[in-house]
Amino acid sequence: MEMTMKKYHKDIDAFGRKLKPFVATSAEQVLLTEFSSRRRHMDAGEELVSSEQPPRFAYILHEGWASAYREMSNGTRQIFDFRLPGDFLGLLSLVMHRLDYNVVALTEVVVSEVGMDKLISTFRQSPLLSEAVLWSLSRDAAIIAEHLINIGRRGAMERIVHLLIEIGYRLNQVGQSPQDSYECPLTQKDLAEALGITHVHLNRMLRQLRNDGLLSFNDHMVTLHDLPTLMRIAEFEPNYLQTR
Amino acid sequence: MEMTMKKYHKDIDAFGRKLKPFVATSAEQVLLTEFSSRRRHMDAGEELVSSEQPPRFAYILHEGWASAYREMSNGTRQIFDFRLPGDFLGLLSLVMHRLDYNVVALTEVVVSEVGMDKLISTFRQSPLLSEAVLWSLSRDAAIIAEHLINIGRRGAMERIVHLLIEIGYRLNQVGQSPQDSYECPLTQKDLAEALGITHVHLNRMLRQLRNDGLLSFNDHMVTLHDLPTLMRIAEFEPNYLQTR
DNA sequence: CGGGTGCTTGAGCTGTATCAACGTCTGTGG
DNA sequence: CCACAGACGTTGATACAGCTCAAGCACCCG
Repeated sequence: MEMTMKKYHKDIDAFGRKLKPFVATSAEQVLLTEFSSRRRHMDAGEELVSSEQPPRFAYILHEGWASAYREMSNGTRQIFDFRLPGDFLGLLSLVMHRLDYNVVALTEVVVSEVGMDKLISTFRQSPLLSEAVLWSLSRDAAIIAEHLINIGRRGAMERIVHLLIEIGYRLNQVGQSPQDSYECPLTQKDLAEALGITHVHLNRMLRQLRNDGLLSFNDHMVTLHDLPTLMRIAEFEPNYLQTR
Repeated sequence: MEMTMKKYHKDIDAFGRKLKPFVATSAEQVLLTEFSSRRRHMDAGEELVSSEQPPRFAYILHEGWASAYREMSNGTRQIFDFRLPGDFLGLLSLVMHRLDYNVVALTEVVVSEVGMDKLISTFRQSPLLSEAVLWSLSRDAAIIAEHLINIGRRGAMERIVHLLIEIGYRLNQVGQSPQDSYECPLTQKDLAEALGITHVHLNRMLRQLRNDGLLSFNDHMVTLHDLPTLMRIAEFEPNYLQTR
């Protein structure tokens, strides 16, 4: 289980990089760049997908972070994924029409809107790009399944480690950072809400990880000091994050 | 949030019923029946999808139950979904190629094999059926997300109730049973492994539910005695299970 | 009958939650 | 430029949901 530590080029578009394997002809290239048009900036805290109204668009996240979560009736939240540059936002909602979950920008973001019409016409025009959409959805599902396993079968410590490794890995895949160190806009509360533990307990576990010299999360910076050991602790297996 | 209590017709094919909204032309009808050909019987306990070797097929589950799970290195398992008649098995694995999860038959099952070639050719021949596949995958992802929320944010009791309602609802959708009572081949261990609790604790919670007259699970039969109350307890919201 | 599989119950333990307080930083308005 | 409010992080004390270990029971099937 080695991780190919790609050099990263933050200048290259994350989305284009992720779907490159699905571009064979120039027609596909054109379609794909159309996907990336209609760019919009949004501020941290803005809702991109809301359970209130039926979704009008999916989005491609070019820059910034977002989180996809369910709001529970008692006011707590379960975040089921952090969405990173190159990822689709709300694709599931667009296909399923009415789902009780929200996507909110965690930082300033740059996105482009993708309407259902564009999606449909892509399906008619390019089987290869249809596959790309299918693959994106599958990868997202695999990520969510992994989070389910994380919460269902691992202790708090291992969960934390697993998620922080995953994020580093994903960022590295789209050329945003090295694997073992990245800027991380999450608060401890965000992280705790993704991991199914309280922020108080998270804080204690983070202290221990820091004391053991394994990992630090300070000042919006995650550093994985001993990646091999951490990967062993969390049983991290990146198959589910494979690119095509 | 009312549940339309459809009368059920176990004679009608579950898969055909589920994808009926995606059949407009007779050409699509033909393609869809092709999907359902190549039927095979398999025994309880047989592995349909294994993390060991790369997947050769996805399957359509016509009859019987299966479970999709991850096996952890310490020997425990996390089941992330029970697969019911009409569902695809291993679609995710087929698209993603190498995933660490297994699908095993829980009862005798009748399935039909679907190869990647068939899937690809469908994408070229019918945008509508491509959409159907996309939708199936999305629905499965939504189910997994709901299970994530279940485990992450609900107590043991509510989890149990939520899952048992969900299964009844899904069975009813494909004409296998009424919503509030169904034959259930799961052992308490299976259920516990899906819910992220021990079978010992599950057993105690089931006893309490039985004593309270809310729900019983005896002799492979689930009966939801007071569905409205149960739905309130579990905050069950069936949006994620919508049919097209 | 004997052994396996699944169910049930008990006793004691522990990981994580809850409640509460305090510290630190940052941005804002007087 | 200071004062203050509001987020966020940190720490302590205590409670409890769910776990572990262990044993007994009831089938069913060979």
